[in-house]
Amino acid sequence: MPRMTAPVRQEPLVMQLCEQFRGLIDDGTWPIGSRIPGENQLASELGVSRGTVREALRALSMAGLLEPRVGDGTYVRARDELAAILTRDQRGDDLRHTLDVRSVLETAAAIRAARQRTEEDIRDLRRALADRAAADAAEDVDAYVEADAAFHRTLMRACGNPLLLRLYDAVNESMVASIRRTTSLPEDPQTGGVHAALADAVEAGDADRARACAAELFREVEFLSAVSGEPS
Amino acid sequence: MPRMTAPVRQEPLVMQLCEQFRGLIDDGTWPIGSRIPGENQLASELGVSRGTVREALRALSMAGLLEPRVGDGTYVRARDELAAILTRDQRGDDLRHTLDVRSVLETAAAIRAARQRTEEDIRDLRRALADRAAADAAEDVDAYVEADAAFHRTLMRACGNPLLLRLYDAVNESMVASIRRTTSLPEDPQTGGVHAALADAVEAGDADRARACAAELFREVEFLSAVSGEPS
DNA sequence: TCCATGCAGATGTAGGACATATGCACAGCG
DNA sequence: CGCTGTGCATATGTCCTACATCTGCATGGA
Repeated sequence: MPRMTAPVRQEPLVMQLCEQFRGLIDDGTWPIGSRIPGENQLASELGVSRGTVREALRALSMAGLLEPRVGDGTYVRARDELAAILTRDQRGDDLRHTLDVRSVLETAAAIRAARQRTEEDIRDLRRALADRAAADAAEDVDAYVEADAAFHRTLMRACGNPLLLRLYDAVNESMVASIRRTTSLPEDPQTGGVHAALADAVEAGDADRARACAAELFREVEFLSAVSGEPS
Repeated sequence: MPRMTAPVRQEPLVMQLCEQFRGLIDDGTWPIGSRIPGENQLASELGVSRGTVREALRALSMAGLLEPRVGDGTYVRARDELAAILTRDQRGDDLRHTLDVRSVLETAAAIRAARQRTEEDIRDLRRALADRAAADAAEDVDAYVEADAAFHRTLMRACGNPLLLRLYDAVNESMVASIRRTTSLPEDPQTGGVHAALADAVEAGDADRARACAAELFREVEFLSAVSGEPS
């Protein structure tokens, strides 16, 4: 026996392409909303047939990450698979349910973050809080929404459960549009205070107070949503 | 202008095929583990080209619902997309995180179920509880696991938030294997009591007690998991 | 300035061909 | 009789070509 050939079970080309494309979407090389190169171009550049490229692109399209438009091209639609699925299956009055789930996840994260946050978590939390206040003062809606999202996501990261963070990202992304639409500045003065109190509770390791703050935060949000979003 | 042709924007064939195949998987026509008809057969029966069928099958494969095997055929792997994604991305020590998320979702559901359960929910809950006890008494592990799952799922359904139920199903299915593996009968006598107490609290509309029962339930589960699953 | 037209290029679909891997039946051997 | 190796039928994987259909955009005319 001269030499054993590699017994490796190499993944099909289509799967490799999928991974590669997914990576390009995830690292921002193909930003959300942008048009990716055409199928023929991708095929010739990658040295594979158009059919293979199409299968990979179709898979990502069905997953909700891409959106092909006949006669135009293929565009990037989302970065996270879970979010894409939730967005696609979203029905009419789901916004309240989505918000409810978000509050569940974030309240749970607040408790866990208070118990095991690191110094780095605290620092990130403080910075996001400062950015948030600055954007509020400047009445910069985009910056405010971004800083607010960063604050909440930092909290989710600090809870130490990656699955919880993943679900939160998915749920959150599926309602990001309505968040931006319903945001108006300046914010209720009390809201900023509750955010700060939540950060304090997490820093102090006070799980009960962290939970109470998170619940209070969402009681306000729910109230605002009920007032502005219920035409009946 | 004699007559306007239909201005409908009909979905691409591939998407239609995907929906159809997904339906066949979902309604059990293509059971989990079974081998579906070959690409050529599907193509000729459906009157489309093999490439089109392949794109649809590939999309479902990437979604985790199907698993193609070269030289053999294509097999059904899972029924739910979310579960497939979570299962696929699952890393080593995620079981604890998964269990943690499950407890979060179920505790939240217990609170909401206590507030707005219907008479039908109560009846289903009682029936699942009885099945559970009967299976425990008969030491029938399969029936016990099934009845226990039915009890918890009924609780999730009673909470009135379909998104919460959906996430629960996904998270739960991704750990169903380890559940069956670690289950042994007869159960801890206290566990059955807590289940009954949870049903009582929900029926009485006592959200606080329902939350406490759910938390207690998962404290036990977590303890058992920590004892049996931590070799270090 | 505005609109209709036509073109170039994109995705959608069809059909064929060959490569490669697997399951299984069958024949050959111990 | 049992085991094993071989070969065939068939499955998916990949490539190729061709054409249909749709869209964005430039171009040119009212």
